[in-house]
Amino acid sequence: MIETAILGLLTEGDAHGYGLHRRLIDMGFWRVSFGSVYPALRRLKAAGAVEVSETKDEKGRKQYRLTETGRAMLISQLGDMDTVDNTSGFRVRMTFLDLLSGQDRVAVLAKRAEILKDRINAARVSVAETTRSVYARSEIEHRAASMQRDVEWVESLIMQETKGTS
Amino acid sequence: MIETAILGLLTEGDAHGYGLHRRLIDMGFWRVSFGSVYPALRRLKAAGAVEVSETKDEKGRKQYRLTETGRAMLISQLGDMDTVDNTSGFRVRMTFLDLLSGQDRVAVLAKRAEILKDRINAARVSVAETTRSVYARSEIEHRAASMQRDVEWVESLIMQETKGTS
DNA sequence: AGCTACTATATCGAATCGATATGATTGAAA
DNA sequence: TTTCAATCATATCGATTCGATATAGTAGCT
Repeated sequence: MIETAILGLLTEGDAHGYGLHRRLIDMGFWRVSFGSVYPALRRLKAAGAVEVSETKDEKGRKQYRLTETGRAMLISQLGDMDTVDNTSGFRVRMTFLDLLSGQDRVAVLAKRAEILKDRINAARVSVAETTRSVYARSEIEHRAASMQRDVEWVESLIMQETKGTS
Repeated sequence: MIETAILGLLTEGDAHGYGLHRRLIDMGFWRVSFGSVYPALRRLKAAGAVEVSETKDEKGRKQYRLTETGRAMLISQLGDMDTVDNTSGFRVRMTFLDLLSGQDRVAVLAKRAEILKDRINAARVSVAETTRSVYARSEIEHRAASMQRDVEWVESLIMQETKGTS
């Protein structure tokens, strides 16, 4: 998932490790550490998804550039249905959703809505069983309500996407 | 954080590893694996927070029991202000918030509200800078709105807690 | 009897975290 | 003008966690 995020950011231009880390933090996806960023860049390089510029920039920093292989990997990861659960991962996906075709976008969004609905149902069962405390119950109820709004948001995006199409 | 969750569940009665894993999954805190649960139980045992019953249960399973040390550790972890960020961690905290005193509860909730407000501001900056796509913008706006409702929820809990107290 | 599903404990390699080391640059106060 | 803290930048360390898998017993069905 960190790979997806890095590849996504590199579609906006070349960057170096520290800068990518800062952007990942700023975007608030999740708390990423350098211990994830640098090994991830090494893996991406080994996989041919990114290249390091021979000529370093004016400050002597390594610049990473997205390759065509890397772009193809990104598109494939953004459309992968097996990883649509995972909250942070979905945020990354949404950020770079414009790189997918309209069809794939709708498929991803629909899958997300489905997963959220399952979780809402699980929460409903959970709240019925919970006798722990008002806090425990309140937390589950609040979370269920929050996920319900997520579903509505995702479905509104699907509507926007499909209106105008046969 | 997995330690906190396990200790919390053990306040409700003795349990074995597999059962704890199942309950953690059911509660929907986050996706926990056996590779976290069993090592965590070993650490808790080494720290004296849990005991393994000498006499296994009717099915021959290891039963873990919370010790007084463990209960004290749990209370301390639930009240620790340095770990109030982290979404999953906060859910665990809310579930077992009844174990804290009224004062500590309010302190934890207030800290959470503060952290969420900071994140909302960061999201506002982020959405102003984002030109990526409608999806990227929509995601940030939706997240900010979601966190705003989280703040309102947390503040309503603080109100309930403080009303009636001088 | 055979089979599928579930219960239960546990470990493996890879990924990730949080902290830290190192050094260079920058900017502002002493 | 030096010095001192903060930030930039790359990188690694040990510990933790993940996802997958191994192993084996039990349940219930057909």
